[in-house]
Parts: sequence; C-alpha cells; structure tokens
Amino acid sequence: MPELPDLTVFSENLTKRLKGKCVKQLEFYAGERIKISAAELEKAICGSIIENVKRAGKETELVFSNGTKLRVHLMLTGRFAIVKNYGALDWKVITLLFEDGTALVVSDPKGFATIKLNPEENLVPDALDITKSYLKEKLLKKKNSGIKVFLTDQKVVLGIGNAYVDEILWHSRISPKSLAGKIPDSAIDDLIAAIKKVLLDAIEQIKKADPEIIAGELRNFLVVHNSSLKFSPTGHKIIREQIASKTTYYTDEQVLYE
Amino acid sequence: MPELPDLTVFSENLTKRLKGKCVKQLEFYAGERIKISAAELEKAICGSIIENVKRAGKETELVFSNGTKLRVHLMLTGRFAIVKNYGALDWKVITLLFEDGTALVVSDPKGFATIKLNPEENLVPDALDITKSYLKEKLLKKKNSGIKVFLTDQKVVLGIGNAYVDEILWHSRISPKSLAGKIPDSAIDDLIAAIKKVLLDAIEQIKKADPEIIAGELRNFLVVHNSSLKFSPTGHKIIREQIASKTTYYTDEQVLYE
DNA sequence: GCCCCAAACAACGA
DNA sequence: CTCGTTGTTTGGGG
Repeated sequence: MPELPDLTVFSENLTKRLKGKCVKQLEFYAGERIKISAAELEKAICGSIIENVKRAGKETELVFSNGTKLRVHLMLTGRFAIVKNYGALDWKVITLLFEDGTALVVSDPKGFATIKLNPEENLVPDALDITKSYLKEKLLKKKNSGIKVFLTDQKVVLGIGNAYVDEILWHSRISPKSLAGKIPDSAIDDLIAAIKKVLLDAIEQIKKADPEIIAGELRNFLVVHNSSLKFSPTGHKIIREQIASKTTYYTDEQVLYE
Repeated sequence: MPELPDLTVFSENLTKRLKGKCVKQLEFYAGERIKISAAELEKAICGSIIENVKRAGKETELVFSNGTKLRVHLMLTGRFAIVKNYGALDWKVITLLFEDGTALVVSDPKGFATIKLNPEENLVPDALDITKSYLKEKLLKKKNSGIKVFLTDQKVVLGIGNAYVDEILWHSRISPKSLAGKIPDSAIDDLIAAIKKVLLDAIEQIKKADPEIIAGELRNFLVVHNSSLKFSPTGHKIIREQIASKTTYYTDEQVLYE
C-alpha cells in the first residue's frame, strides 16, 4: 500500500539502479487478472534497455529504449526487489533478468499486483499537478460524495490513498465526512496547498530516512494517520473511525461542511 | 396509489360501464414522459369499440375491438371518471369521448400517470398467479434484498404496493426487514397463502363497501397498515417506521429472518 | 403513495 | 490496505 510519496522515491531509485540495463530473459507468473501473455511480454521487452522508471499515479512505469512501457501496480502488498538470486523469492509476479546477472522482481504474497503492457496515457491528473479549476469542477460534479472518498478516487486524482488523504485533510482542517460539493472556496485553496505540501514533505522525509528505498513503506512521520499517536500536533485527540469502510484518523479541528 | 385489489374492482366496473361503447373522439394532454402522439392514439382508437377492461399488474388495460390495447398507470394520484361533461374536470391526462355522449377521463393532479399504446405483454407474474417455485427462485436470486422491497418490486411480482405488502407480511408473520434469501420454506408457504388471502379478501371488502367504485381507495379494513390503529388484531403494538424510505407498519409478532 | 434514472454505497473476489 | 465488478440503496424529478 505505498502511495504517491513512496512510489515517487521508488521510481527515482529504480531509475538509478536499472537505467541502461538490458533485459536478457523474463519470467512471468500470470494470474487470470493479467490479460497479457508471457510470449507477448517477451517479444516486447527482451533485448531492450531500461531508459527510465517513473511513477504514473500509484503505478510504476518502466520505459524501455524501444518505446515499450511496462506498468506495475503493487496493490496492497506488492514489492520491488533487485537481486542476484531471484530463485529465493516467493510470490513472484514477474521477473526481469538482466545481462549483468541481476534481476528485477515484482512479488506479491496476495497476488493482486497487476502488470500492463503499453497502457493508455492517464487522462486523470496526478495529485502533484492538480489545479483549482479542475478540482472545483470535479467537486461539483460529485457534490454528494464524502471528501475522503472523493480524494482517494483514482478517477478524480491520481496517487492519494487511505493514509495520506487523512494527513491532507487534517492539514487543511476539513473533516473527512464533508461533502465534496459543500467545501467553500477558501477551503479548496487550503486543500490544494495541503495536497502538495503533505506529499512533497513526505517525499523528503522518506528520502532522508532511507535514501535507497525501493519497497515497503515509511510512515512513522505521519501526524494523524498513525496508530501510535493519541494526539495531533496541536494537541487534539485523534479519532479513529471506519469511514466508507476505511480506517480513518481525524480530529475535531477538522470542519464538517455539509 | 390504488394497488391490486382496488384496480381489480375498478377494471371490473369499467368493463361493465364501458363495454360496447364506441370512441368518437379523443383528447390527449401529453407530458414529455408519454412518448406517443395524439395523432397516433387517434388513429389507433377512434371508431373502435371497447371490448374489455382488465388489470395488468398495477396498470389498467383497455382492450378495443380492433385489437388495440391502451394501458394506463395511475401512479400516485391518477383517477378514472366517467362523465357527461368532461370539461369540468381538472388535470386531465386523456379523455375518450364516446358516441353516446359520455366520456372516460383519466386525470392526475400530479401529472405522473402514464399511457402506453399496445404495450409488450408482461413477463413478470401477477401476485394472484404467483407460484412457489417461481418465488423461491427469485428469493434466492435477490437473497440480500429486504423482503418488503422484494415484494413491492414490479420486476419480481406485479400488483403489490406499499400498503398491501405490510398486510401480507403481518399475515404471514414475517418481518419486513427479513432478507429474501433467509425466509425458510414453511414461511414461503405462509407468504404465498397470505398474498392470495389478503388480496382476494380486500377485493371482496372493496366490492362490498362500494360496488361501483372506479377511483379512490378504500383502506379502512387494513389491519396494520392503518394509521388509525394502535394494535394489531392480536393485540400487539403496531410499529411505524421508515423502511427503505417507505412508511411501514408492522408488529413484533413478525419474525426477522436474517 | 409510483416509477425511472443516476449517483453513491456495500460486498466480494482477485 | 487496492481495484474492479455487481447488486442494492438513496435522492431528485416527473
């Protein structure tokens, strides 16, 4: 369940470690949910060189020298690993073997991770690129949605998941139960500022704490979505509650617009 | 909001009073929700003779000598009237003028009543024709529906509305909140018996109280869905509650299967 | 109270 | 915790 900040750092580090490597061979353990075949993948990727690894929303995209793109969604429990002896890893979903003997492995004990070959470009904006005019339009179109559901809807904005949305809403002092259509204009400004601040700060924190990270999640710096805390930085009691079937942390500092 | 019993008596009485009458002229006040044109209606009906009036679920169907069928749904507030001076009536939806100078008027102050010309045959069975095997199959297919919602769903069974469903469920001692899929076999027998008994008894009551009725509703004989009662015939307090946004009357005699 | 449609919500599986 | 699908519920309008 890494979200935008984790995945941003992962892709930077994956670029550093994989750029220029040539794929020699591929192992692919397809579940039914992945529609491409091993043969198709092999043809598209084997022999070509990784040029870049970038984040696309909550997915990670490998860009190859021949223009092929391979997009990985880690879902809840997927992980990247770069190893010499990939045979030792369990729950492999796909393995790219490089000519230098190393391998990139995507593994997932739950088996939910997905792979897409040459996906369509995303039409939905990334959280770091969000504009006020876009957000206002969407808030009105989905005026009866809860704001938490709204912000984690990948058809609205890409990259925000269940943990960071709580941080963003606390920083903008908006209750997670507020209705999308009822957020006043000034709070929309606060919200957009919070989205960028929270996510960019988290990227910095993660880089500082583990500069080489390509898997797992670092969350100990979260100030409300954090089960080890009782109070927000401003001393208000943190409330833990299921909202829209998701564990949610918030405080009474956050205004309920409805 | 007449339901099956009222509409059954209406159609019998309309047959008695209209059979053999020839349509001379037609006035049609179409809302947007009715897709047929006055011209179309005129061509199909003018000059032909009413052969029969029958109930089709919650609709009333006029059958003409030329085979044309005109189906009327009264919705919440529609009414039939047979008059000499139809000009005096408000909220007319459609008026059929007969050669003998009388007119059949469908009026509706809310304007929700609908008219269909030569509709498809109903594929859904009428409440009075329901069989156990059919009901069991549907109960399983919609196993997570509330039984009250289920029985008033016109895609499941035709003719039961918000008032009579409460009577039926009380007579079969099934809580309106029971889940369709959890009703035991013996209770399904009770339910089917109650559907028929409640509806047929109501038809008799209505005929006795007002043998000529073609509009309005007679409900004073209902034993639970009746705001003037505090207790069921067996002395249990009647509970009034909104269930699935409908006013519902029931008692604690009714078993909750879930 | 009736019915239709669209949007929101819940449950389930992968 | 994630996403897609499916079915159910809710709200608005006619």
